[in-house]
Amino acid sequence: MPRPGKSSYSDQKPPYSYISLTAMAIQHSAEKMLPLSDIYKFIMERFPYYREHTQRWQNSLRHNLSFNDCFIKIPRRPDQPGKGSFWALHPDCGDMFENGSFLRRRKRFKVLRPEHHLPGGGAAVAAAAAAAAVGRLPQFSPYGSGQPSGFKHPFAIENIIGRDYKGVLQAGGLPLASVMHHLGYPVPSQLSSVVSSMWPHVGVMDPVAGVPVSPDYGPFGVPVKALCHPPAQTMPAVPVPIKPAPAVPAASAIPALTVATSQICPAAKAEVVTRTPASCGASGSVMLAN
DNA sequence: CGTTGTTTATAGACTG
DNA sequence: CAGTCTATAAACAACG
Repeated sequence: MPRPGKSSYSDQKPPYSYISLTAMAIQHSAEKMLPLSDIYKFIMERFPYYREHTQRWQNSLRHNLSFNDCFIKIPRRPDQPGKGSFWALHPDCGDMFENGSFLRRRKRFKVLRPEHHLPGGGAAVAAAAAAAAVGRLPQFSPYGSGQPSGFKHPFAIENIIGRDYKGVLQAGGLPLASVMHHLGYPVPSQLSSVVSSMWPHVGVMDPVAGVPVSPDYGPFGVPVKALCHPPAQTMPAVPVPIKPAPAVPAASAIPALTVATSQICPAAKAEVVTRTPASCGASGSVMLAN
């Protein structure tokens, strides 16, 4: 941990891991999802340290996105041309940094294999989430209609969300919400408040110095136990306009639809992807942030 | 061709 | 001390 509160981030490495930084960027976006380039931008804007050696840290960051289960890849829709996919956070990764340290997580977040984890209690919720997500996502033309020719990833969103949902859905699971909003569905507004709760400095940070303004935060503006919270409890449900992020312009073009699962488009198909089992290391291992 | 994404490997720091 | 986590490098494929 570098010296607290001494200088700006410009002359030293911020006390955040790439995972933290990436999560920060994603959380800060209106859509709760960002393309890679925007994650870069976010980090470079806020942390001058990362305006140099871009090759190095961006490679690391990409590695983290691919390698860590806490990040999920959401393909672009056909009407959102551009390079690369969107990246969002897995619902369960919210408390990864529960100990207040953004440098090292309590545990690496890993999704569970369905066959290993079929909770009786959460099954219904998970199934609902999966169904909702699956039904909600439209087809992504690059992958064809049903026959994913060039599509190598065996995991669909039901495999991601359905693994261990733990009520995140009710509270407004972020990625699901992201996906939902991504596709033009209204998302619980308190989600946005989670951002300021998780990453308080993101909103209040001095844009120039990159230093948090509030004195309530610890070194580098990192509040202790920042991520351990029931969002709705600590945060007023401040309605945050779900405006289209610059990177996701098409989202606004989509008519808002009801979130009722009964209105799911049956033809729609989830293609949120994660990595292959092989890259999950011990893919069967149960390792959650809790 | 540059960007994006995946994968493997290695080293160092941290944790229990 | 073993296991875990992070950072970094690098090779490679796919894509726009």
